[in-house]
Amino acid sequence: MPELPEVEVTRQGISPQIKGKTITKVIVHDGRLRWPVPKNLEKILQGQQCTEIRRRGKYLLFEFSHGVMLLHLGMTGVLRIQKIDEAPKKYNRVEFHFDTLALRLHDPRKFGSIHWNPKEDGPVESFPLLAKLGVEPFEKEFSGDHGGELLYKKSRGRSVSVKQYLLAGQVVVGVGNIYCSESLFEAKINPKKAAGKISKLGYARLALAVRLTLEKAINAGGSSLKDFVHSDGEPGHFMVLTKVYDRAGLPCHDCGALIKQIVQGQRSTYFCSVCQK
DNA sequence: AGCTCAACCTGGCTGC
DNA sequence: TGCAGCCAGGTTGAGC
Repeated sequence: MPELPEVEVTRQGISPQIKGKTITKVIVHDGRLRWPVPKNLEKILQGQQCTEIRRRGKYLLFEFSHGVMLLHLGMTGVLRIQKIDEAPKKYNRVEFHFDTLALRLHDPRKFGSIHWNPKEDGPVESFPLLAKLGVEPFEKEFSGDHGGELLYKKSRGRSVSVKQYLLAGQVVVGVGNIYCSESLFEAKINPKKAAGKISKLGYARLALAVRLTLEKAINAGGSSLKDFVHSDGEPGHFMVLTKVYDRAGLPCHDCGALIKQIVQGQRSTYFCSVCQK
C-alpha cells in the first residue's frame, strides 16, 4: 500500500488522535514481521506518552520521552484506529491501546516492521535503517534548484537506469514504484536511460516532477484515506489516477501511443516511448 | 562503491 | 472447480 504519500496521509490521520495520549497496553499478535518486533515492546511503551508522530521517508516515528518507535508499513501495511472493544481482525499483527482507542497494524504480507531507538542510543536519524536514506522531497535540500542539482551530482558515473536510481531512495526518499514511473513520465525521461547520462536540465525537470507528483498524491489521499484510517472496513485501494502506471497497452493520455511495461531491477516500469526520450 | 538478484510472506488473478 | 504459476505499493543483504 504505502509510498510516501500514503505514509504521510496516515501520519496526518492518526496524529490528532494519538498525539499526547498515553499507551495503556500493547498486544503483539504476530511479531514475525520483516524483522522481529522487539521482545519487550510492551514493557518499553506501557504508560508512556506519545508526544509526536513524525515521518522519515516511509518510516513513521512515534516519539516518547525515552526513545522513538519506528514503524514501517512494508508493502501491505495499514494503520487503523478503532475502539478497543472492536475485535481484532485477521492480519492484525500488533496493536497499541490508548485508553479506549486501539491503533492497529494490519499487514497481510508481514513486510512491515517495528523498531525501538532508545534515547541513550542518540538521535533516531542515526538509527541504522535511517542513516543512509536520501533527503526528504519536501525539505530544503530538495527544494527549488537543489533537487535537480543533487540528482545530477550524485548520478555522475552511474550506469544504473534512472528508474532504479530514483527508486533506490539514496538521493531522495519516498518515491516508490508507482510514483517513480509517474514522475519520469511527467519529466519526459525514458526510464531505461542510464542515470549518469541524464542532463542537468533533465534532472531539474525530474526533481520538480517528483515534488508535484507526491504532493498531488498526498492531497488526493487526504480525502480518500480518511475513512480507511478511522474505520475498520477493508482497506480500499489507494490509487490516484495514474498516467502510465498499470496502464500497459493503453493509449498515452498525451500522444495516444500505447504505454509499455518493462521490468527493471525486478520491478515493473511503465512508460510512453514516444513522450519519454 | 556499485550492480544484480534472492529473499522475506500472503493473497489474488490468469490460464490450463 | 482445481491447481500451478505469476504478480503485487518495499527493502535488505549476499555475492561479484
